[in-house]
Amino acid sequence: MSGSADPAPPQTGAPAGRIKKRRDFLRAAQRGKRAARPGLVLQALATEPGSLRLGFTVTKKVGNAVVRNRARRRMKEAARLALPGLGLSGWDLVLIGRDATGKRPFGQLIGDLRGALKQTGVLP
RNA sequence: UCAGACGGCCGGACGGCCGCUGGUUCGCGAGCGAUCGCGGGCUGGAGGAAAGUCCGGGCUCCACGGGACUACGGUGCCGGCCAAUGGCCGGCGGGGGCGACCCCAGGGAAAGUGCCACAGAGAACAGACCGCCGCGGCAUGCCGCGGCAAGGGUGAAACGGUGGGGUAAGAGCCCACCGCGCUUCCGGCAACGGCGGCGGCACGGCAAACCCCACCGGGAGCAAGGCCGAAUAGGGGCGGACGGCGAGGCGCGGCAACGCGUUGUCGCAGGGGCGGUCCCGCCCUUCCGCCCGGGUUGGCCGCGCGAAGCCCGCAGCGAUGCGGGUUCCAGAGGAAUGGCCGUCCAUGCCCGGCAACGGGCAUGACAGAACCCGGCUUACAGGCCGUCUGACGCU
RNA sequence: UGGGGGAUAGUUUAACGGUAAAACUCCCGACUCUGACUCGGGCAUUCUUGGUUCGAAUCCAGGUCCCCCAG
Repeated sequence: MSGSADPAPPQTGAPAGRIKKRRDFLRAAQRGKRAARPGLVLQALATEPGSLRLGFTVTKKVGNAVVRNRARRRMKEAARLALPGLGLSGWDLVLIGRDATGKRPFGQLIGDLRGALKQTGVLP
């Protein structure tokens, strides 16, 4: 990150890890704050400072394996482009795919994510 | 040209920037080290069905000691191919189509049981409703007796079909052809086919009804299985205590037979377990203390050179086999292919134009590897190639 | 991964291989001044595609969806 010519991010938050355990997904769903947008649903759970973890999930109701994979990949890409530089720390964020996740214009999908982050209080 | 049949193939192309994941290599840092972390370079990265999980194998563990019985499941014309199959190829038989060609779970109904609604006289050891014929009676159209099963009618199906002879009317009663059954001979590895002879109709249909016959099938699955790895249970070792019978071992005594002591080493008995059952066989089977060791979660291996792909040649009608050359081609683990953009391609719509064409917009089938392989089945926008059939037109 | 079961009117359930039945709901009509009750009538691609059979909701095979069990 140091030698890169990219514009330096204004604040550096914690490096994003991955939520992999079913237990963690359920905890975020039960106790986290929730925000729905046309392109995705966000569940945000405050954890100890210094950690930032992302989870992506799509239920079988959305479609077959191709559709679900595409929805998850687009959410990952949206998170990759939108999150760095925001100085996030101390959160478990779960992004849930919906029917529209696969075909919504990508700019609007990023907008959905930003809006959901504000609604859940992750961003001011 | 139109309509159609069959076989094979493709499954958008090229490029830029930012990312993901495997391999490899270089640099820096940490560590005695295996190695780990960060950064960079190079490079690989979904399918014809990756799908459904319907068959068959490889691989791994268990049972691998057999056998019998019964049960269960599957397959079902013949021959061949394959590692194997319920797959494929080639035949045979049956059915459909003018044809190319397509479809068929296609063994057994004279082993047995069962079913065949409604209609119809009668539905499976046949039977006579309307009828037909003869004789008799009389009120010429009915009745009685007898013969018949061709015609009508019912039905999905009516106990051979068509034609002729024959007869009172009829009937395989007789004859020819067809069908059916049995059979000599011939062809074929066989299924089966052909010629001839005989029989004279006896043998309805349904086994994707029960069933019979023949053949096949050990169980489980990569969450298999292995290695590294903390507590409990279980396991192993050592020590001690208890013991239904017998054998053996050890110690002591004795020349020896033997006696005494000790011992969970073996067998029997009792209890329990191992497959659906039985026989046989195998395994386990008291308590206390100490020590060793030690599930799951996590990490690593299994984990991709294979019945492999491609290109030729030979053998074969073909499935396929053999030989030569060449290539290395995904390995994740909440699970890698995404985002943005450009050019082209295909399709549709709109605008301009007589047209060639130009411009704009939209769309890009079905679908994502999870141990691997061979088949089957199912889904699929659009397109390409080849062979063949029918009809029409022209020469 | 392995195994088992199911799909019938809007709903819940029936139906030896022979006309798809019942209850409730809904719709129409009658009765009533009106409503309820009651009475009469109506409402089916038997999940789907093929096959066997004279005939299939039923038997067989392929497909779709749902449920259950074991790990």
